[in-house]
Amino acid sequence: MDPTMDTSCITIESLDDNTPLPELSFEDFLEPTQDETATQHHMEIDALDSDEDGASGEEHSISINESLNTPQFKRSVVTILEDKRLRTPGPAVLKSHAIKVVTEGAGAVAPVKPQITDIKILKNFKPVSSNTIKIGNTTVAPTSSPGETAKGMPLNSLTMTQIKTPDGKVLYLQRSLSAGAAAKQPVVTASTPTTSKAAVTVSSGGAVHHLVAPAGLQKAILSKAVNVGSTGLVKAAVPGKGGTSGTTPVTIKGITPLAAKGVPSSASSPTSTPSAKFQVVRSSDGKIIKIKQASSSMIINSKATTTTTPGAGNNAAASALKMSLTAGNMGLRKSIGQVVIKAAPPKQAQRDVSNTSTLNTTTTGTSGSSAPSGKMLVQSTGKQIVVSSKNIIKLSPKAGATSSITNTSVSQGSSPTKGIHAVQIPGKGGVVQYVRVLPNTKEAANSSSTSTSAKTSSTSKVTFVRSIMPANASTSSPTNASSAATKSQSVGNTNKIIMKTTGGSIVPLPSMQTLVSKRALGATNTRSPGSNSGNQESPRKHRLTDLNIQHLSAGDEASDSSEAGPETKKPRFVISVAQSSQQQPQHKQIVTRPSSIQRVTVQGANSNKIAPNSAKKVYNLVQSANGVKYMICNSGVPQSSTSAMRRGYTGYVDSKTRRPLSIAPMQHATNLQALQAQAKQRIRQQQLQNQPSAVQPKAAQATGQPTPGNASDNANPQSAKILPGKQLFEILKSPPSDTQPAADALAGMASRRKHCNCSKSQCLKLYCDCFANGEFCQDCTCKDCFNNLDYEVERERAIRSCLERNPSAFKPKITAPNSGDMRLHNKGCNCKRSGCLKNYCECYEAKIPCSNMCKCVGCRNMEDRPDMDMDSIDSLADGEETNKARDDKQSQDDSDRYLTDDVVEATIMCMISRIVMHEKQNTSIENTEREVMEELGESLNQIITFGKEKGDSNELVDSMDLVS
DNA sequence: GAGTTTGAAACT
DNA sequence: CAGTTTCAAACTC
Repeated sequence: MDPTMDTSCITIESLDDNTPLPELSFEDFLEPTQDETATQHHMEIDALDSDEDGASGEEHSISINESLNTPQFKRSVVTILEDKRLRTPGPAVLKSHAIKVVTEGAGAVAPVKPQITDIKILKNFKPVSSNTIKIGNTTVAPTSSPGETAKGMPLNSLTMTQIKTPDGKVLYLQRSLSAGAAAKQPVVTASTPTTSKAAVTVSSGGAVHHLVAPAGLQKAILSKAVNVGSTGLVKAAVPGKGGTSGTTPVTIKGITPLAAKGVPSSASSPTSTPSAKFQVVRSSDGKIIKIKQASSSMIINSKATTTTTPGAGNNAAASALKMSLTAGNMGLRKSIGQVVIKAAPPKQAQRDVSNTSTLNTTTTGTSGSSAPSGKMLVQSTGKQIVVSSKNIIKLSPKAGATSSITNTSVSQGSSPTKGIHAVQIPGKGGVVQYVRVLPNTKEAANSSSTSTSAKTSSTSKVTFVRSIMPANASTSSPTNASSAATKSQSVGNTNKIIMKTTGGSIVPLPSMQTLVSKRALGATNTRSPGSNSGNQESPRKHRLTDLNIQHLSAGDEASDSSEAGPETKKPRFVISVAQSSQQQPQHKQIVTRPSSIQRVTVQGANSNKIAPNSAKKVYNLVQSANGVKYMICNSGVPQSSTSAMRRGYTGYVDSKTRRPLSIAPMQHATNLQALQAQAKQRIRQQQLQNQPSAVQPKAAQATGQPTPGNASDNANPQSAKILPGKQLFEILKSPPSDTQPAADALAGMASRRKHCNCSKSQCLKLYCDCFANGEFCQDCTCKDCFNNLDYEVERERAIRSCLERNPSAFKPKITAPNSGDMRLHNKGCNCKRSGCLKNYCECYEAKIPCSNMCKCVGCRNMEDRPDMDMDSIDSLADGEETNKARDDKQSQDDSDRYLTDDVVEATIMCMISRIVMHEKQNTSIENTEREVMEELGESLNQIITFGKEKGDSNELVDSMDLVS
């Protein structure tokens, strides 16, 4: 509805998602034909300045402003590569104000071979208010700008502003008329009010580039590329960082590339003007950044003007893509490779119906090509991630206010054309997430409900997955809500990429085993339901963007495969996302995972309402082409508190039973009981129900239907027919309260519990828990940390070194030889003085009894007392002298203790692990289901066995019955 | 928070 | 492989 929305958003998309991008042909562009490169000049183009009409490509006086917005960028020249795609007749998608810049003049620039550079996304992105457009050194004032009009020349009935570059090239700025546009903030002073969008076209030598910058745009920064000011500014900026490094970023603010048909004129009519695509950007240093838009669009931050209600799809539509980043900028950093953004066929988009409509329109324009290889660009709060199609990225939006969700939906709707969906979460940062999904033909939109998107989907490739918050969305607008609800889950359908909100942690998984192997019965859920982890992850050292960037560079083309590194190297990407504040616990969104990806989402449902923190946890297991596996989880988990995962216990978390460490024990205890009870119920229900039917269909959830009762949701019989796989999936996930523990547990597995404090190892030795667990340090207090993406090389080297010393260095230390066996420390401990009753002992810490593998002296960590808490143990240690075989005493009071929520959680985790594995293997649903049940049976056997040993079997038996 | 203890990891 | 050193977490005060 609100046009404003549109304005706020900035997106750059290639109109044609489908059409394979001609790889950046930016040749023409700015190539620094040396002239330009040399330029440190700023060109200011004001209407006034430009005396001559550009039609012919006349030169205009150029004023140099270095000072203009980006002094630092002086050198960088902004070049706009030609968009070869322009020709694509696609209907102009962009409704938002667009600015087209047409460069004329020496059109014949020797085509330069574009270098591919990575794109880096900068965090801070401030919307630029100024109307002026700055390109590189050149600043262009909008013709419309009062008083300056003189230079504007009409092209194709469009008013053009001429800009003359120092080298004598003439640039024309043309405003296209966009119907909708009256952006809140007219971009460059749009001369014609009518056009909401000011389009600037730059054509050189007949090549036309269209950039659309909606007013009020925010900046997108492409390192080494071009910066476009939201207000129509295009500037080339040189990043402060690497001065020479060539990372001079160019930022483009608020520019949306239009897929132009080649002719600038097209801009005038939105429809006529195909959205220009931004294919290549060249930085002053002559590097070219390629953005493959084939289908994908680039989005450059948009501010979240979420205000629009989902209902108003129209407006949203108008603004093609809206990125609402409240504050954040998007920076594209290029590590090495190109950044390619592909759009995947849109399937989902459903979130906002209204949006969908818009989407459709846009998509239609873009429709056409299906991007074969997709790479995705994901943006979230200022962070962008590029992912090769192979990779999966999951964003779980932080639970933000529900409203945000709605907004997000809207944004998506608008953007759909581009295949990129933006989701904005009102929450703190007004995080916006963009997701583009490659078309995954295989999975049709699972989202049944999402039908709305269907149209678009055909063409659109981008899928936006919104995790978590489904419920909230509804809140914003009822209408939407329904759709949203359905959609939210649906989103997942074919998308390969899942995005999460910021705050994720990335964890490379050394191997699947990590997940699978870890069956920590004892896994504890550190968090109390009430307290979710929160969000705090944001502070993490590594940002998704960074991660993304690297991927891009490495993988851009083929795969993200990073170089060689050992497995570990590839892994990279576990992203844990913080929970969205708003999200509703209930929703479990599952996104259809690409074959390669497996994902489990768990949502803590308990507090159904808005627990701001209610975290939803999503766990994705991703396998790279190399076979490297990554686990991605949104960590809702409060890592900080969680108990220690000691080194070597990758993924295995058990903290609780032994010690309720950090977490407030009190709450924890209560919660545990409740959770336990819920878990039991769940199990019963599941069993009772036909498994197939019994399981709640995630689909349903996916569809967005929130389970009625959060807490209760155990079985939603509603859709009886869910794929078995899904059922299991959901079951595991969905149980609101129940799941939480599981989620926590998972989170614990996935996310590390503690933050290291390494000072001398640079976090590149196994001393470092983070490193040992295959994680990057985040939010740690370590010194001189190299365990991050900034030191990927060193890190890889260290990993290799560790693997050389011990090929199993990154494998879980604690595993169960057989599914039904007790977990054991593979290597055994070597304690001498602690009696294996302190956390110094790895066995003890993992809550497993010492085994014959251990070489400990004076061991007191007997099997019979795994449950004991430290206090008990300590007391025993004082007085006891038992030896490993001891037995004993249990009162029936303890009967429950064996089937604690931890145990339940662990069981669930194990089941989930099975699912994940099978998904990864593309195992049939039936098999998966069977495996899962087997897992359950095994777990129960263990529990029972243990209980029997203790003499307490009653409860266990009951549970068994249930299970059976 | 500083200092001590502990045992795994790393090194010889 | 054994012994020693290094390291960071666990623990104590």
